[in-house]
Amino acid sequence: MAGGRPRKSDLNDVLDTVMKTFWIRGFEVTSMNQLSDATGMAKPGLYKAFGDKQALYAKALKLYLTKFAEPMIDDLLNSPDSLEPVLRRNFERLTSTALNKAGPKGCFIACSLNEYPNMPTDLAELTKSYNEQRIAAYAQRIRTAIKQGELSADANVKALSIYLTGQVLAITVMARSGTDKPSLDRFIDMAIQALPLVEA
Amino acid sequence: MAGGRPRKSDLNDVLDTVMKTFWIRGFEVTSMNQLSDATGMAKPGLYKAFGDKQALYAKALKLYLTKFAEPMIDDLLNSPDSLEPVLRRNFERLTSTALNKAGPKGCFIACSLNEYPNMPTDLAELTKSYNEQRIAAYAQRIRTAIKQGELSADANVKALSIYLTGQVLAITVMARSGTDKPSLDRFIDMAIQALPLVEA
DNA sequence: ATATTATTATACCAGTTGGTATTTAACTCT
DNA sequence: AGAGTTAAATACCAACTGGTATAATAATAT
Repeated sequence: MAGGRPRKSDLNDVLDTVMKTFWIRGFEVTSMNQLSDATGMAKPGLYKAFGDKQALYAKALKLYLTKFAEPMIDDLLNSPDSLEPVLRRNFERLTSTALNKAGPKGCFIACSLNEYPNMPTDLAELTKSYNEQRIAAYAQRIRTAIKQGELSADANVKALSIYLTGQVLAITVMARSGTDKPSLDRFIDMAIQALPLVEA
Repeated sequence: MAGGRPRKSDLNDVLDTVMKTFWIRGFEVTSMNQLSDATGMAKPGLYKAFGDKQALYAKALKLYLTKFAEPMIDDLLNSPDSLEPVLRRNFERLTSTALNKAGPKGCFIACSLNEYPNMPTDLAELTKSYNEQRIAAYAQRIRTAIKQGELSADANVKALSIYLTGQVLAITVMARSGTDKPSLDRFIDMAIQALPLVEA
């Protein structure tokens, strides 16, 4: 049937670059021209392939979800390790990004949540729903931990899950604003100490 | 000698409105035209009175410091109450803003820190230094608490002060993104539980 | 070869950005 | 009543914003 001029660049690579750019800079302050420069794909191509800026951002956020957030949630829910090391690993994935000098830092969903009041409502709600997915995942892991006797039986599941998500937000802001790795590590220690862990 | 046409609006009021606008929206996404509309002061007047956008933001941030941050620090350091109620009051000042539907939410310094990678270096460093002032204040209060036996003697002052500041960042992001007040209250409970408080 | 299809590159649109020059209005002092 | 001083209002600047129309290019199918 067809043919057509071949693509200059792989759309997956393009979206990956878009994701990183939005992740570093944010929705409003990243211009389509910057994305065009960063990806090497001319603006009309971006619009044709992904839709308008809002749709492009939604696709970038979705890519983050599948590429970063879901693997973290998967480890959280399915690792055989006990709660404490699982959470520590979870948080350390975020703090390790603090070392990538020029790259994106912390959690993209958290970065996006920071823009909540400035974003188109659709994107704000999308971001919030992704964040609530994470809260739900923490809640589920906490329930398991209670059943397995790792957490005290009267632990408040909802409060704990919001608490842990809050720590993700805090780590993200700190990492983005140049807090050094040792400080972040100590922060994780403190954050985990708050849990009503049952001594083994 | 002089005289001149009288000011239409009080500069303190203008700067107060500027502060709130930047606090709600942020540095990059707030335009000088918006500030002009919000304050009722024409753009050239803003430039004449406060300098360029960057200088205006610095003055707005400074106003937040004197009007909100320093009173909180003052209460933190000088209140006769013990550590736990002082900290609770400290955090609750932030969560109470979550109810102001249209107004600014959380801590302006925390909001500003979110923009760290997108800001002119000067403003980013200024914001960071204000945040470090808060860390130092927490550290001082923690040292006092240790001396007075409210906190266990082997508490890590630096880790705790960064931890508490992190909670401010978390509360700010959550309040800005529409987390309801009860959830924020439970978050505060959890955050305070993490402290190695000595039972009375 | 030619028609078809799809992607590229260039140029462009109206609206907005941070910032300013210019004119006009409102006050005080002599 | 001026003269001097300060602020206000309007209009403007080049650069950039999100988004698009147009034309050139590179492949395939007949």
